[in-house]
Amino acid sequence: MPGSDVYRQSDIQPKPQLMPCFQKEVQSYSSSGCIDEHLADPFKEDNMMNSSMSSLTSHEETTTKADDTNAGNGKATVLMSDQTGEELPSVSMNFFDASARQKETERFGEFLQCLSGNVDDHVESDIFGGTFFGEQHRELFSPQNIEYLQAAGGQHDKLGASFQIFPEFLQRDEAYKYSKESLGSLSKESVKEADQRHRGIRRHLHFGAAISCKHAGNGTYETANLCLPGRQTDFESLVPPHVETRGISGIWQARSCSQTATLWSSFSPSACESVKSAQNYGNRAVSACIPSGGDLHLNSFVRSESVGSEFSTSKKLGSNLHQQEEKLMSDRDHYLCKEIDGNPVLSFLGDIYSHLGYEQQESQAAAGAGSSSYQSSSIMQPPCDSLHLIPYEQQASLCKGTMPSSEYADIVELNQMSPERNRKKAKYIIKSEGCRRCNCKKSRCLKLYCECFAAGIYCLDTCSCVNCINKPEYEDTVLDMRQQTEARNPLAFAPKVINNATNSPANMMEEGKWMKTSSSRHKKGCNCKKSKCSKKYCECFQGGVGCCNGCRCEGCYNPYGNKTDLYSELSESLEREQLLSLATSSKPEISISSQTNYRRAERWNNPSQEQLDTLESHNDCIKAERPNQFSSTWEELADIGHLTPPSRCLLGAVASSGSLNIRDCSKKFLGQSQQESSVLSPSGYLNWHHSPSSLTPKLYGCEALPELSSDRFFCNMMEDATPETLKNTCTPSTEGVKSCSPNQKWVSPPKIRSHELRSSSSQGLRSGCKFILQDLPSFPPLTPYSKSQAAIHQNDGDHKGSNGYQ
DNA sequence: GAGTTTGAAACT
DNA sequence: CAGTTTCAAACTC
Repeated sequence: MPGSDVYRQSDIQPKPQLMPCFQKEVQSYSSSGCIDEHLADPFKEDNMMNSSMSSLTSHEETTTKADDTNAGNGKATVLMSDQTGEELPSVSMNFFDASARQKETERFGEFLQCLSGNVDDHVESDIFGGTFFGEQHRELFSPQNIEYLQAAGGQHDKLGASFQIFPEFLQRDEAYKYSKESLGSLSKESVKEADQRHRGIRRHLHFGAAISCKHAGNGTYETANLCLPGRQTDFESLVPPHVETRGISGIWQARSCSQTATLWSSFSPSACESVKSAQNYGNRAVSACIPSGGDLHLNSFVRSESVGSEFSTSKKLGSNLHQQEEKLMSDRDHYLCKEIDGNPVLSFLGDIYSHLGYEQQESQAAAGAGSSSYQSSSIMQPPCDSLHLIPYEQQASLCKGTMPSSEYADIVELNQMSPERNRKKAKYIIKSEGCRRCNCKKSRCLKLYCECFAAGIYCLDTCSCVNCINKPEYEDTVLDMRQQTEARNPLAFAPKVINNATNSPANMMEEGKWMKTSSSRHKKGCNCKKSKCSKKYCECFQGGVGCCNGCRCEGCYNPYGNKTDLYSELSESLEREQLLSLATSSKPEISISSQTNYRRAERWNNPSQEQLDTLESHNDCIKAERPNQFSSTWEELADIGHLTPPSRCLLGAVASSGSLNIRDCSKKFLGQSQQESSVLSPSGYLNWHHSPSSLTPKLYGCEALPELSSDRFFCNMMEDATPETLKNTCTPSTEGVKSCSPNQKWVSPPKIRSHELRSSSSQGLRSGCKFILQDLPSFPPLTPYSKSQAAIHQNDGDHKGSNGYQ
């Protein structure tokens, strides 16, 4: 089966993952996608990059090298590229010597402490690595370090092994310290070169994430190896080798795009702790990757796994290595749901695991609820607090509908962890809010009609679908159809409900419940005509969010919030502004949010009437725009601004523009901010780092950015970030509108070139304009398979006759 | 459980 | 891009 061999490369190996060096892996990974962007400049020989890349190399090669080394006896050796060939003292660490471990642990603790306390304000906005080290820690990448690492590579033939027991940064730290002892002064030339390499390293720090994406794009699974210390390779073992591609491919691939630490953290208290730890260690880049979306899309969910692994890595490395083994077991208990037939399974992989080839029937049946949990909670239903685990037997009863939903709404903590819990063959599966599965008759579960397909999961035997193709055995076909679907709509697999990032993940977690925020909105808006948005026909209602002006619904009575309320709010808001303006007609002291309106009004001879007109025109423009709203997929993104109710200042802007479409205004604004602050996720998907205070202050060094309500936030955005641009350009002129069209430069398709955005990311840091499109999916990378088309054709032939599938 | 309603998705 | 058709979930009886 395609992909199997690839996945095999990261087969679980209980021994420390060895890291082959010296390959010029860069090129091999730079054929496409985000990796390219990280290798855009000439420092491709970056040792660290090679190190990182090497972690992704084939297992065979790794094994071969491992065989040649002393890694097996617990002594790991730092190896770098063999560029110099000079004789240099070997760098080795005996990780299994107690005193040595203690020493290393202490040093590492200091290192981490240093990181956490001194990350400077020059943190880059790049995902992951770029933000990990502040300027003050560049010493870690000192020329000596780099030079040494470079030189040390010459020893590879003798040392013959590499280590990955510590994460990359620790390797650097170690190497640096060793280098300080081993090396004397260096020539300026070396320093200069090393500085360039430093840059390469920094880029490499992004690379970890980028690689994930890249490999996801290749449909490979090496990510499991990425940057994990040796013990962390245990994570790999959480998915048994036999998993192969049976049923997990698309989902599993998606996990690689490590963007959503939040999701990870939301699933496991320990993971939360890990996140905190990682952040405390200075990894503010983590924040950059943390969406605050309340919707659990499996793509994001799974995607976060690797992040979690890295977090856990940091966390664990911060602990005493003496206790590492125990701690690993302890931590692992957090991450593991249970063993299934002796195979440990990450709690969040339950659904994936459900598709395992062996005992598939049982697993799938068990996972039915888990999958539907994902469906119901991540797509439309209030998301499950986490993918909690319940015993298989109970799940079975759930799937049979014999258990009241209220019962499985809570975490089932049965069979509390016994000392041998990891050895027991208790069959735990993901808890679910229900076991609803699809019931497709004609779509063969290969279209978005199918909830399973839309959710990015395979159908299970618990589904009632007919002629289902959405099964692991039709993996290629499924992937192909996913590709087609994504081609039609890149957001097809995105969560339908998007949370405004105003609410930090922590804020959204309340007693383990994933809270939807008041600013959550349907990504596209509904189009209800008869249901009045008060039935589950309405996706907004179903998603538990209010309708916004992005919706084209009629007679909206969405109990979660309807457009009528929105317009009322706007009107009231404007009226308040009017009153305020009139009351302070000379030199009023008005709120910041009112200043724009006031400035506008000040120029008007008859401000009251003008503003009234403005309101009318505003409402007209909203009405007028409805039919076309969200007409294009990426326009949906552009309209995220609508997820936040337009505010007073927006009205002010509108007022200034006369007939300017409010949507265009927000687009313009977003366009501006997007240009400034968009950051590309490592996956190449766009992360809208318009995230407000929840994440940005830490990430971007924006001190004390106040927590803003959504409308206030939007208002402030209008005031603070774009006034000049917006005020000056937000005119009815076609040109102005065009310039901010989402179809123009600031809205890019998902696979945008990262460096283009990254180069301007620093500006974005200053913009303070933050929105996050939550959980942009890194859905299965949709690697084209030649077989796929043939498969689907074959399937067509197989099924057309029977069901007349179109 | 069958039939109807509904609106999203897909198609033209 | 708008109109139409298809589809499956939601709903009703």
